[in-house]
Amino acid sequence: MNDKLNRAALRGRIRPIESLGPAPDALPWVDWAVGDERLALRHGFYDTAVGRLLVADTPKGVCFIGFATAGDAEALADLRRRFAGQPTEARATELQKAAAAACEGNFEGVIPLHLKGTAFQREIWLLLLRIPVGALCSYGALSPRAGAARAVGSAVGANPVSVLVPCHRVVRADGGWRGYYWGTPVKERLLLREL
DNA sequence: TTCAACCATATTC
DNA sequence: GAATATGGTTGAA
Repeated sequence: MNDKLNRAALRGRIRPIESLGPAPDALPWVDWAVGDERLALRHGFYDTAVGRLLVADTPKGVCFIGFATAGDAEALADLRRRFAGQPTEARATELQKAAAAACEGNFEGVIPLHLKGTAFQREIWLLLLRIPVGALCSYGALSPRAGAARAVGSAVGANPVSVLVPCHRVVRADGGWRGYYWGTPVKERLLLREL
């Protein structure tokens, strides 16, 4: 179906959960706390090698990275949907720039993240961070309980920082990669850069 | 290719 | 609370 990504090749790169990197000793992000919805939410658009990005951050860290594939207005609508009721302000910050650079692989260092999610979602995101560059995982392999692959898909899809938490390194058990929040072409581009 | 289960949320009574 | 709809799935028919 696609001439660039080969399904059989992708399937061959799928790694079992045991071969992932070690779990980080410290939580690599700041959990969303009660009252954080009153924090200033600043956002800006960035054109990068992986596509046009909408990046948002709070004083605590980057809280959202999304692709503006469907247009800036749509991306903003998505941001407001995730942070309903929170005032947003169009203002570029150094942190946003650093995050955008990191998405291209042009940033050395740690980007502070500020993530909002349920316990289950955070558990999955933590697993995603352990998938090394060039390796893939299937939804089923990531699920803490057998048969929870569907739920993993939902949790991965809810990931607010699309590229920094490598949600694109998860594919179907048969090697298929169709189905991606920001569109299949985006996922293809991200994977082609890494494989 | 199609279909029926499986699991965690969000939404809506 | 309970019912329902909806996913970035899976495995079998």
